[in-house]
Amino acid sequence: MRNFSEVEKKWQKRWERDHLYKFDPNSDKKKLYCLEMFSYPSGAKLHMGHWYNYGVTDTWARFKRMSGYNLFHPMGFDAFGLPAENYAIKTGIHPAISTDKNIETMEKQLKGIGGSWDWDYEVKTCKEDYYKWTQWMFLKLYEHGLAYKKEAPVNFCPSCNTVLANEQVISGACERCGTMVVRKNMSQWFFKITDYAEELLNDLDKLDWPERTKNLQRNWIGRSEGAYVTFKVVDSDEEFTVFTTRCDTLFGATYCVLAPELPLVDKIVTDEQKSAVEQYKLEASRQSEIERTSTTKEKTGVFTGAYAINPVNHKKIPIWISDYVLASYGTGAIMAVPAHDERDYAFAKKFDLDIIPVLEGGDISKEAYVGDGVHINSGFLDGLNKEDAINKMCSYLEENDYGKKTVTYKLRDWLVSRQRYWGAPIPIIYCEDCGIVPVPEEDLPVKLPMDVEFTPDGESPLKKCDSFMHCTCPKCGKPALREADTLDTFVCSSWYFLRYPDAHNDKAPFDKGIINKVLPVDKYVGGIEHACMHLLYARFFTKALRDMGYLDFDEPFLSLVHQGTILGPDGEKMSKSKGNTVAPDPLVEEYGADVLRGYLMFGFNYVDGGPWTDDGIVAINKFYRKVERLTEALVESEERYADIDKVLHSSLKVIRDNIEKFQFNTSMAKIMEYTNVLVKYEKEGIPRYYIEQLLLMLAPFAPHLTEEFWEAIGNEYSIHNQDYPMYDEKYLVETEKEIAVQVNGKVRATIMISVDDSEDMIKEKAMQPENVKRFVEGKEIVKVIVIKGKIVNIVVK
RNA sequence: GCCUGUGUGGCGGAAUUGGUAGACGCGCUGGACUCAAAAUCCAGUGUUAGCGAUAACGUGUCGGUUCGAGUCCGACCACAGGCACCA
Repeated sequence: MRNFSEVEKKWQKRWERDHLYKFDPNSDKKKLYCLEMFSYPSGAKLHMGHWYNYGVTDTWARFKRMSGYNLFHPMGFDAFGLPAENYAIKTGIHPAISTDKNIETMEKQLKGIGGSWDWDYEVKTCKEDYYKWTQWMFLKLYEHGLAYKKEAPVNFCPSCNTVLANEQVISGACERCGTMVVRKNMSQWFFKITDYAEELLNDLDKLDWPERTKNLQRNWIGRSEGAYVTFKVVDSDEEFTVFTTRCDTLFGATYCVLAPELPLVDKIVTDEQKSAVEQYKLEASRQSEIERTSTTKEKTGVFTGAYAINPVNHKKIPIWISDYVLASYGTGAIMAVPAHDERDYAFAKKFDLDIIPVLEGGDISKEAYVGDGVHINSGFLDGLNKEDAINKMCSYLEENDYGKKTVTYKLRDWLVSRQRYWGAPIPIIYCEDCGIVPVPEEDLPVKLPMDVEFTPDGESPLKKCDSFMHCTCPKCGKPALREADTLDTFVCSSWYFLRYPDAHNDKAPFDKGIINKVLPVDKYVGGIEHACMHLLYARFFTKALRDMGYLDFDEPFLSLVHQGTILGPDGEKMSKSKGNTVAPDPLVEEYGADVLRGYLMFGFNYVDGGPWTDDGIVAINKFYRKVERLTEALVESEERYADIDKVLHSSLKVIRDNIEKFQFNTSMAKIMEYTNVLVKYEKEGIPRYYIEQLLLMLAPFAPHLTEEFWEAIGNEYSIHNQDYPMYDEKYLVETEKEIAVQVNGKVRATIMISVDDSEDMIKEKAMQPENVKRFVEGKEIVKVIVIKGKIVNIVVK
């Protein structure tokens, strides 16, 4: 019995020395880009989640490699980010130093998994040779009008001391630390992802992604079809536009509501209402986002004193302000149709505003009627259904210049400024005379200075670093100041998959020819938590770069898989505070990396995950010991056994199909079935061929051990350069088969049938078993259903 | 409130997409080997009844379609995740 753990170290060294998994960009084989989401080099070691992601995906990659693909399988580190900086604040250790150290540790651990990564393409986002090109990306987006700076109310995390993108705010709290975010007006850099909203939404249909994930993105993009309707303010030159999805209900619009922070409010408010409006605006601004958007909150609002003209019936309707209208969505103004909208209804009831039904149905004296119905009280729309009414109203609005059809999105532009140190500096210079000046490309990278103070006070440490801040304007040569903020780390990870194939290019972020050949990523595997962040940003980057002419494909990740979560033995999410974590390292030491990987594949449905059990890993250890034993039962014999052949080939078919679908548990089950057949011949000796087939089919699952056994039975290095075994159809055709006989849908017996049995013959056979006779006797046979090769059902009365 | 998932033995999980529910593994029971134990091997193992052949019941609940439903349809329950005054 070998020590698995030691065997593995031996082969890891050998593979590294020989560059066994070297990617050949000039190979004639079909390329396959398999990518796991790269990881953040935190101080903690690799956890079970990393193993589950990287170990299991590697088996898929190895299978494809043995199936004749030219595998591109790189690995790297998402190395900028807050934790390293927070660590520096606590310990004084510079992020550059702690990050390097962590990367070194993680590299060692990753190599301990025994993955088929080609480390020559490794990428570390915190290194100058990478972030130089991240800055280049910023410049290109700026050049093409996709990066802009604006003063806006932004989400600020008081604990992380930085602003956050919308996507990083999870129900009002910071995605990272859980602190409630506050609204702040700040001048910040944005990427215009909204320009791509429509394409980002539509192209989802083309992708082989989990439906769940596509839905999350669809939801996040939040497309809404409707119309703009413009209302004139009475006795004023002012007008305002509302967005509505139901312009057909315009005859029922009895008042309008503006978001309190809308500038228009100040222009139209009457003298009598001024103080009430000011008071309300103040109260609204004091509320947190959470309080304000609480659905249970009672409606509040104030009349502005001003009136608008309903463009369809020219009625004078009051203009109110209320915090239930959001400045950030649509136009920040709505027309209220209280008869058919619950919120408007509640508001109208509270403030005693008119409620006019324009759809038939419901009882509006009790509640808003939100169902469908034929139009009433609606002039030229009367009698029409919803669809026709919307179309007619849209035409009417457009003809009379009162409004037009439109589409809005919930998606906001991506805020990329961060008031932190450990990130890529934004390559912008502020000059008193020239204003915003982008750093010239040839001056990149804007280097992150090493000598800074890490004091968390809401301002970028860079701002206090004089040597960094002071520069000369590239345009006029006068003294100028640098942008002190750094880029959101999601910017770094939005293009790393493009850098991998050309990782050492120092003339450009990547060569167009090279990445057009290697990209898109064929299989991308990682957590679902990135659905509306990384996965959306990366798609945006790809499309933007395509439009700028730097690449020729539309989507970065053709096929996506999310691994599930490995929970603690108690069924709860693993966490240090709960004390239910299971560390991979001691298990690797005790059982070996292949055994751990094997359990992760066999014990769970990959996309579900589930609770860890120690017994499970013991089972895989037992199984691999059995394989080890069987290799010792090898005999040099040309003999073939029909029962082994049958299981071998039928198993291979299932194994191949299932690995393809990331169903590693059932694949392994089939390998076990094959192994169980071999065990029957252990005593008399197992012909070489059968042992070789076992090792080959197992090679992607247990790369080290199969390599060891492959050598031990006298074969040439390396098993991983062999072809994955193929099944032979001829063993799959069954001449005889056992099928079930049902009487009235209940199984009563089984019979053996032969492939050339006629239907009549099968019917006859089905009547033979005693137990079938018992249930048929004395009854009338209504019909007999024969499904060839599957089942016979005798229906009696 | 809305959207998306999930629900199968003591446990992890299978089920060719409408055709023998519970593959494979863990655990458990009995046996072989052993002075004994571990390891290994063999047999059994959904529940209930029966010595047994076998029968009844059984995939969250209730109903439906069908010769036949874990799978399809309708209503509901529970759990998980996402969105949430989005006009």
